[in-house]
Amino acid sequence: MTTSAIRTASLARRERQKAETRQAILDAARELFVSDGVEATTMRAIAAKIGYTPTAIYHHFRDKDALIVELCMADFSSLGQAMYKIGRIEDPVERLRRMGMAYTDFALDNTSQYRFMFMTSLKHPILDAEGKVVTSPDEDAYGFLLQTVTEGIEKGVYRPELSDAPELAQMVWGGIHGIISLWFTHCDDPHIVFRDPRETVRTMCDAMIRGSLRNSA
Amino acid sequence: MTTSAIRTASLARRERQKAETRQAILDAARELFVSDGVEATTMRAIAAKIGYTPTAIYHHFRDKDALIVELCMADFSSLGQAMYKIGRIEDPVERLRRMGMAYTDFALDNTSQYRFMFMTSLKHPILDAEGKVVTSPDEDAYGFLLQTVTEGIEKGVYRPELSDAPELAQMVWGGIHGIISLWFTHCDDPHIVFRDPRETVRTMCDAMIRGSLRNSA
DNA sequence: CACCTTCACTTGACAGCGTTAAGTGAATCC
DNA sequence: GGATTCACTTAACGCTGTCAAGTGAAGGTG
Repeated sequence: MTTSAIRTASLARRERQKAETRQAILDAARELFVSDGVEATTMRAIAAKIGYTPTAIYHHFRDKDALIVELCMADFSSLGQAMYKIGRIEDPVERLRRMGMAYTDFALDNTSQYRFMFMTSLKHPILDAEGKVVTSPDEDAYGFLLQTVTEGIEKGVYRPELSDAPELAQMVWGGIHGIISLWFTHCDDPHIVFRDPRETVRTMCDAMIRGSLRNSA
Repeated sequence: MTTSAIRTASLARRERQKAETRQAILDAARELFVSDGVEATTMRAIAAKIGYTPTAIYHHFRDKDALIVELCMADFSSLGQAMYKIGRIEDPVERLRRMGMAYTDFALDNTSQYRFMFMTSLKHPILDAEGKVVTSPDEDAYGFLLQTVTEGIEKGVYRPELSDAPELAQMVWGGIHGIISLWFTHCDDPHIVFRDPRETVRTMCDAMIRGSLRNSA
C-alpha cells in the first residue's frame, strides 16, 4: 500500500465517521421533530439524544433551519415518487386530480415536515454544499403541477379564459394547501366542526376542475 | 358629595387610569406588531415604547398571546363590518363570491393580524374577563359563511351531492386561505413566479362556484 | 521517534426571549 | 394617622439559538 493510498484510506475513514455522526444527528432530530414539531425540537435536545454537546451540531449544519430542511428534503422524496408514478397517467385532468390527492395524503402523513416546509417562511434560501440555491423536491412537485396544467391548457380542455398556467397551478395548489393548513392550525377550535380534510379536498378538486373545464360536464 | 360618591369617583379615576395604560400597551403593541410581525414583537420592546417595564404588561394581559389576540380582535371588526354589508346581497351565490373577495382584501390589508389569527395555533382558547370562551369575530365570519352556503343549499342552487354546508364552507374558506397563506410564506421563493393572490382568488371563486352549481352555466 | 497539523468536538459563555415571585411606594380608605 | 390596596418595579429563572476559544486524539512528516 503506497503512502498516498494510506492517506486516502484514512481520509475516507474520517469522512465516513463524520458522515456517521451527521446521520446520527439527522436521525435524532427526525424523531424529535416528528413527535414534537419544529419549535419544540431544540438543538440541546437533539444533541443530548446522541450524547453530544449542542455546538457539535454546528459542525455539520449551518443552523437549525438547515438541519430541518435537510430532514424534510429526505422525506419529501416520497412525495416526489408518488408524483412520478402519477406522471404516467395520460389524461392531464385525471392526473391533476390524482396529484391533488397524493399531495393531501403526503401532507397528512408528514405533518411536521409539511408544516415546516409550507407553513413557515425560511430565513435563508436553501443552499447546497457549493452554496448554490437548491431546487428542492417541493419545487419539483410544483414544476410537475405546472406541467400538468400546461398540458391541459394546450389540449384545450380548460375554458379559454383559464389560459395562465401559473395562475391555474397556484389556484389548485393554494386551494388544497388551504384546507390542509387550516385543519392543522384550527382543528381543535371548539367553534368549528371540521370535516375530514381529505374529503373536503376531494370535493374541492371535483368542483374546481368541473368549473374549469371547457365542456362543463 | 357623600363618601360613597367620593369612593366611586376615585375608583372610577383609578380604573380610567388603568384603562389608559392598557390602551397605551395595545397601541404600542399594534405598531410593533403590524410593522414587524408577531415573533419580532417582544414584550420588552412594547414596554420600552411606553416607558414601562416588561412585567407591567402582565398586570393587564395574561400573556403575549392574549395581548395580541385582543389587538387582532379589534382589527377583525372591520372584516365583520364588510361581511355585514355584504350580508344584504340577496343572491347567496353572489354573496358568497363577494364574501370571498372581502376576506381576501382584509387578509392582504392586515397581514400581521391575519397571520396570527389564521396561520398560528394558539396555546389557550380565547377567554373573556369571566373566563368564558369568546366567540371571536373570525368565528362570526365563519358563521356568516356557513349561513350563506346553507341558504344556497336550501334554495337548491348547488349540485345535489354538495349538500353538506360545513364541507362547502370549509372548501371555500380553505381554498381562499390557501392562496393567501401560500403567498405570505412563499412569495419570496426564487423558484416560483407568484401571481397576484387577489386575481388567483377571483379565478378560484369563479371556478369553484361554477363547478358547484346545479345548472353549470 | 518526535514534532506539527488537522479537526471533530467541548467548554463556557452571550444575548435574547417569555414569564414570575417578591418588593415598593403612592393613592385610597377607615 | 394607621392600614390597605394595587399599579408598577426589581431581580431573577429557565429557556432558546448560537459562537469564540480551547482541547485532545488522530494522522502526516521530518
